[in-house]
Amino acid sequence: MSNRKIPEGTISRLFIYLREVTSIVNMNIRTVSSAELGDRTNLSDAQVRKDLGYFGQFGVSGSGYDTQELKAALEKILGKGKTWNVAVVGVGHLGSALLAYSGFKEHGLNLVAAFDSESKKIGKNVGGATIQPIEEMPKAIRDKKVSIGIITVPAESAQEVADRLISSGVECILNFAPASLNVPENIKIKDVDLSRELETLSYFLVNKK
Amino acid sequence: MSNRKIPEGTISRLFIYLREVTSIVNMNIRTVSSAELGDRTNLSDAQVRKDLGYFGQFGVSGSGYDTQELKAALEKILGKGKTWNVAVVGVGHLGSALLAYSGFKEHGLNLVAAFDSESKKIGKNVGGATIQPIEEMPKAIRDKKVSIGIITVPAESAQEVADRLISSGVECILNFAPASLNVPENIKIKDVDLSRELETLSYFLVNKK
DNA sequence: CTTATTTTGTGAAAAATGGTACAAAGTTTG
DNA sequence: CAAACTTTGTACCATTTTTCACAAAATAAG
Repeated sequence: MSNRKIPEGTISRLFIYLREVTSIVNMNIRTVSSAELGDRTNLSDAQVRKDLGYFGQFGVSGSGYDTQELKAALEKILGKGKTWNVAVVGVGHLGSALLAYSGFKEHGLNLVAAFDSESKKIGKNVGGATIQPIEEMPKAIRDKKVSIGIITVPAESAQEVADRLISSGVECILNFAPASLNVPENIKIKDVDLSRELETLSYFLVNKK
Repeated sequence: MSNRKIPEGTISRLFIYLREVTSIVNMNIRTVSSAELGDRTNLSDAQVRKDLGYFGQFGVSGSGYDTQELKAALEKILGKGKTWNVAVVGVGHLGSALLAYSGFKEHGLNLVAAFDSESKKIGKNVGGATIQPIEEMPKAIRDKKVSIGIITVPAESAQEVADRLISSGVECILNFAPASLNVPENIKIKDVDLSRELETLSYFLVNKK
C-alpha cells in the first residue's frame, strides 16, 4: 500500500485536499465525501480516493471521510508543523523579495543563513540573517543544520552554487535560477521558473485555435 | 505531424532547449546533437528528438541540429518577440512585487491595467498603470485589448475575479491565489503556487529514507 | 567510391497516470 | 431488521508520456 511509488502529482494534490478540508473543518462540517472534495477541487472523485489510497484507508463506506481525521492525517503525511532551516544564496532583487515573503515562515521554513559573493553586501542583515561570504558556506551550513538551500543567483553561477551547497550538506534545493542543474540522485531539487510560466502563456496565445 | 496533440511537458521543455541552444549559439558553436542537448538539460536524447519531432524536422542525420536554425525555429514556435497586454487584479504585496519583476517586460508582457477593490489605492500608479476600481474592469479590458489577466487577490475572492476577467474577455489567466478555480474549457489557466512548492520540499524531507 | 561512423526521426514497447466500474461495507429508512 | 441507498477502496482498463531500438540519411575515413 504505502510501498508503491507515489506520483508527484498526488503529492501536489494532497496539499489541495488539505487546503479544502481545512476550510471545511472551519465550517464545522464533520464529514465529506470524495465526490464533494472532487467538486471543490475540480478533480474527479476517483482521483481523490486513489490519491488518498496511497497512504492508507481514511474513509468510511456510506458516509465518507471524517474531516478532522482527514485533516490531521494529511498534515502528518505532508509534514505540516515541522520546521526546517534554510539558507539563501544570492541576495539580489529576487532573493530579497523572497525573504520578505511571509509564506516562508508559515510553511515552516526558517531562514538561518544568507550568502552573497558581493563584498559590499557582506555583514548586512536580511530577514534576520547576516549576509556572509560564500566561502563560509560549508561551516555555516553544518553549524546551523541547514537542510534546504535556495538559489537566487544568476544562471551562470547556479551550478557552482548548487555543488557547494550539496558538498556542504544540504538535502534539498529550491532553484530560482533559469538553468538546468545537475545534482546527485539523493538530492531533491525543485525548479521554480516564473519565466517559463509566463512563456507558456505566450505559447498558448500564439497557438490557440 | 503538427496535428497530433502536444504534451504539456513538451512545451515546457522547449523553453529549456531554447535557453540551452541560445547559450550554445553564443559560444559560436554551429551544430549540436540531441545527445549533447540532452546532457546539458538532464533529459534523454530520445526525449529531445521526440519533443522537436512534434514540430517538424529540424535535424540532419549524421551531424545534428544547426544551432542558429534551431534557435530561430524554437523562437517562432514559442512566440518569442510577440507582446501581450496584461492586467493585474489585486495590488497588494505580491501584486506589487510582480509588477516590479523585470522578467515581465522581457517576456513580452505589457502591463496596461491594474485593479483593486480597496478605494484608497484607486488612482495610484503602479508599473505604469493607474489602479482602477474593479467595476471598470469590463470596459478597460476591452478598450485596452487585454488578453492575460493576473490574479493576486486573496483566495476567497479569486473565483469571483476570474469570472469577471473571463466575462470581460481575457483568454488566459495566471493565478497566484492558492485556490482551485473553475474556468471554461477555452480559457487557459495557469496556477503558480509558491506555497505548494515550499510544502513539497517539506514533504520530501519528512518522507525521505 | 566503398565502408564505417554518426545521428536523426519514428514506429513499437514500456511505464506512468488517470478513469471506470463494481463488490464490499457502512448508513438510512420504514 | 430488511431493503434501499451511499460511498469507499481497488482491480481492471484506457490514455498519455517516455523510452527503446532501428532503418534511413548524412558524414567521415580510408
